[in-house]
Amino acid sequence: MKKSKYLISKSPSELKKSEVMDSITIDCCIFSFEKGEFKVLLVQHGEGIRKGEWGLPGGWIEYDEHIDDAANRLLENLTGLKDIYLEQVKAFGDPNRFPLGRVITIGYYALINSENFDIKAGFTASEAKWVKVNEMQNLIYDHNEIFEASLKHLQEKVKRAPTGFNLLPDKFTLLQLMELYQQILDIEVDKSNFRRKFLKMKLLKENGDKQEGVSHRAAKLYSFDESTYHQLTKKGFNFEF
Amino acid sequence: MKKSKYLISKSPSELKKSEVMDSITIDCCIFSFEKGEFKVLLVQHGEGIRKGEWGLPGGWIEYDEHIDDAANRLLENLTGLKDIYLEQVKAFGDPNRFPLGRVITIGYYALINSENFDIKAGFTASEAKWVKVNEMQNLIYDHNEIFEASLKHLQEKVKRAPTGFNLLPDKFTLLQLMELYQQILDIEVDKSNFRRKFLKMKLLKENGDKQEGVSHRAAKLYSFDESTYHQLTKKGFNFEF
DNA sequence: TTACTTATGGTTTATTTGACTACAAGTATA
DNA sequence: TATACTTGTAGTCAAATAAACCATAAGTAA
Repeated sequence: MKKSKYLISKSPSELKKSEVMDSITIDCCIFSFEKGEFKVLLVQHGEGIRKGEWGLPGGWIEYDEHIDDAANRLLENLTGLKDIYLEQVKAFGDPNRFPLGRVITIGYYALINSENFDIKAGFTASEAKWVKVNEMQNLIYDHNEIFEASLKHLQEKVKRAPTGFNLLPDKFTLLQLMELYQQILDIEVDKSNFRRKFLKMKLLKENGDKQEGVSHRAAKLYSFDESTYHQLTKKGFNFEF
Repeated sequence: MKKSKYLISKSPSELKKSEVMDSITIDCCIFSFEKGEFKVLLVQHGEGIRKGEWGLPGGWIEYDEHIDDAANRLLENLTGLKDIYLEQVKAFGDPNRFPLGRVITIGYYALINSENFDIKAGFTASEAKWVKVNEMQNLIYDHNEIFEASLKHLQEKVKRAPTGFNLLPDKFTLLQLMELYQQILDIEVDKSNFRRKFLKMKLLKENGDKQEGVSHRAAKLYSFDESTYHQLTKKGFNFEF
């Protein structure tokens, strides 16, 4: 019941007028990167004529709530996690984007480290699934457009600020990081050059730990040093390949 | 009368419900670059308790109108120009941003070549003015925040796509272009290096024309070659200094 | 012991930057 | 007419960076 409020399945007229904004919603691309696969969370609509179709999770905005807070609330309800990395993409305002009335939606994307949580907490398997970013299917309403814009926004962001770390566990290897960049940006990079370039930035600190349980030479584990980032980089960083 | 609709001075409840969205507006940073000065257009609010204060031009969205079309309509009414370069920045959704009710606004910025038009067309001198971007004053509501976000968005854009040309006349000198970049990005660059770097991109074509009426050696005039841009650059261009 | 896999560290060359210098082509002025 | 002055344009040179490689290390598996 509570959950279904955060899927676009109920029209705002079913809710008390004063509770939520009646012509604006939030939709959110939740990205994750697990076992080398870059994915997005889709949810299935439970009601109405588009029942069974897949889309991005979304929700309404309460009348006295900041839109960023609405997006955070949506995320916490979906994942059980607080303090998720969240960024607004833009507003989507085609008058025909939503068939039941004029509703403008504000697109967000979130980056989560899926080690920490179980998406099943709020959903049954048939209600939510992760799909690979490069194998996106047809989505409901204008959600493909929202997804594309979110991905593009993330791609730009990741080149100028150390954003990708939000998709990795606290400790990671350089090759995991490289794999992440390759998948987000849809490029191939040279292992050795990636290594050199990233280490030169001094954003990573090693603490002597190594990978465990791998059947080959164990790689060093690094973690992202946010403090040096804020010191070093007034001018943002540039990460083009 | 018609004009005042595009200043935020009338509450939506004064308009028929079916005409416009009642909790979403548009606000727009209109940038220009004239005689080497990078400026933004401000308008003065004509009614209400904040009468006399300055802000960004804004307007309501009609019920069956795309938000981008609403922004274009606003621009055309303000400037008399069609086909202005326009880009959405993001939505601003602090519940307290607008004192008379919950109104979310969508920020846009426009780039105009002020050679072509006279802002006085729609305004008296006391109703609108251009201010230098680096001398911005306090604005009404959250308009300083919208302005800052717009400027930042433009700064990023200008580094990865040949966007700045929209602020220049069809034909311009390399030093005008350089001055433009310096002002938008708030940096200083070396004349000779700028020249080399920009010409190497092959985005500019010369047609033999030169400056006229200047009291020093006349510079070559260039124009932006959009077709080669689209050919060359799948990967966007990189213009860092 | 050998093959295999991934990690990590270097080398080499071409390209790009950044800081400068020099000169060209005009106008202003004395 | 000569000289200074202003902006435009071209080139130099050293340092930094990027791209394409190669070599070796450190481990597992057979």
